[in-house]
Amino acid sequence: MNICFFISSLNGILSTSESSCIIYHNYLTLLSRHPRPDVRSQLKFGMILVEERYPEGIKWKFLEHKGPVFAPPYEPLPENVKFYYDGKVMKLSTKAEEVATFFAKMLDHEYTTKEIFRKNFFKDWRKEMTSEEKSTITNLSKCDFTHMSQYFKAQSEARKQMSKEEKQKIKEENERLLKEYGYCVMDNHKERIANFKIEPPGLFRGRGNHPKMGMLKRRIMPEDIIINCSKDSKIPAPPPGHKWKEVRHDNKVTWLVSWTENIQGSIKYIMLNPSSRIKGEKDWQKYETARRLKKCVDKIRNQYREDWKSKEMKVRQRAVALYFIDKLALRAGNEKEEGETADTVGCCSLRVEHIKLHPELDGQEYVVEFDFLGKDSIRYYNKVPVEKRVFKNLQLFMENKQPEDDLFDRLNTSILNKHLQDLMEGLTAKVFRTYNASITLQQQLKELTNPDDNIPAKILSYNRANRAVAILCNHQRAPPKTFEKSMMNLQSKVPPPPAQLWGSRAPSAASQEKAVQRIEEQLMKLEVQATDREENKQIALGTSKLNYLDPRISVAWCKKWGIPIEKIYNKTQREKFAWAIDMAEEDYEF
DNA sequence: TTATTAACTTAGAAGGATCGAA
DNA sequence: TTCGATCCTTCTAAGTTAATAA
Repeated sequence: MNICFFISSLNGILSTSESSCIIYHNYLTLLSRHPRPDVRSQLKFGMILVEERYPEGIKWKFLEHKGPVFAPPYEPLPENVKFYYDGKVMKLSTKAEEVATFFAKMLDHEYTTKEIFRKNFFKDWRKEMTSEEKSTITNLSKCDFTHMSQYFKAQSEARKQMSKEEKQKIKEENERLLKEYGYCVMDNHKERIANFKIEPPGLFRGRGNHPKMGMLKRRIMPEDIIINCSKDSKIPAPPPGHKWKEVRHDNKVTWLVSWTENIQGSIKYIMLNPSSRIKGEKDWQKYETARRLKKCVDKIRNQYREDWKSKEMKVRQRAVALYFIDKLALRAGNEKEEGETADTVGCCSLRVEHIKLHPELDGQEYVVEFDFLGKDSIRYYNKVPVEKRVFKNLQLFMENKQPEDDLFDRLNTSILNKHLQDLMEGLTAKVFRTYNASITLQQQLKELTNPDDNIPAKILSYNRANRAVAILCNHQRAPPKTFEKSMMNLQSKVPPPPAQLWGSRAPSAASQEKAVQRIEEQLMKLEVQATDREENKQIALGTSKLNYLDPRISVAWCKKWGIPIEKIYNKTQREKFAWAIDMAEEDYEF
């Protein structure tokens, strides 16, 4: 039986689409557990247990797991690996040595040359030293970690050179760990846990210019851990001689384990894998909200255009900010505590120094030049022609302000999101990113797919559509380390000119022409490949694929053009998007 | 109204695994 | 068959949002 028919026939009885999703997940679980692949045709209503919908805020009824896996204990260095201070060998206490190894392992990274990193590291390292060590080791520059560093390099080299059997043994051990700790039972489903291993101690590496880089991330102990599971489940046992900080039974949250991290004092969680029911349903819901925005986005756009003329400054700022969020897919931009994190901004937290106004630039009128660091300290640089009213408003917002003043001084994310909530239930700033990403993919696929193309050419079109979205969302990556070299390699493939090829021989005119033609084709292919790679140099496609693009658009496109879904989604992605792969037909419209 | 915090999604780097061209 | 390029997975930092406290 076709799943869509199956669901819609049940919908008649159950009436809400939310129920269909729950049923659908039960159905998938049933399918995945059934030993026979043809079970689908044998499904009957009676075989499916319909779970009633949970009341508002309830996430589960039963939750059982084995608790987290802790980082392996510290193994002291062999006696022959030395640390030198001021040119002299020095034997460190175990605690001080452990922290020293964190630094030694990063010696090749440019982090260890940064002043803030070194200062933070040294301060925290000293806290781990004995009083004698503290009085001796007073200057980081006099510390010589190179022998330790060489030792770790040799270790990792040795790991690479391990025999097949040894590697196999490690693999099996990992699988055993995964089998034992990597799954939980949530209600009637056995689910994969995302991060069941506790983060090991080490040196904090923030992104960009982070004031806390180099600080010591301390080792997490069972006494730091809060366990969340249901009362009637088998409660995980703490390691021998230890106890948990707390065991609670809160079914209004989805996490299994939590602890407080010591760098920012924020809470970290162990949660389920994206393939789980609880994550899948939330993901599906996210795209349904974006589809509701599609229905009213015209009205909302007209509204904010009207608001550009408002008498109230707050309303004007809100309307211009919303225009940026909609048109440029900017993030909301919460305020951040100064000195605690890198200085990055989003829409609402833009400062005057982040934009330049050009009444005219390169033949275009009213151009706004953006230049700021966004999430993860990724630079956003863009020159955008805007409507005259927006431009005039920006001039107004910037009047009598210093570069470091807020551009939208009457606005914050809370005000903006409250307004959005009034425009549409469930609407927040980030829904615009989801909506614009997904609608762009759908429209680009329509535009770029050539029915006569073969499969590789169609996939190229898909990647181009994906790239358009990644550019919109400013998803960047560091150019691959080998990029320049691999471009050179491509260059070296360029065939020599025909004259050289022939040397002194004199081939017939016909064969000359053929050869020239062949070389031209070869050149063209190389050129396309080069452009493609050049365009992709700094663009990351994965983030939008995983977080912004309604997977049903891609599934429908694959079905329509007979592209195997494996060409678009790898195994992990297919697991995450299982709901969409089975749900969407070729005529699916976002 | 503002500040704080909990819970959850989104993000790029790094390193390991796999692939394909020479 | 090797080695570099690319793909995939893991890791954990850094956002958003809504609820709660002050």
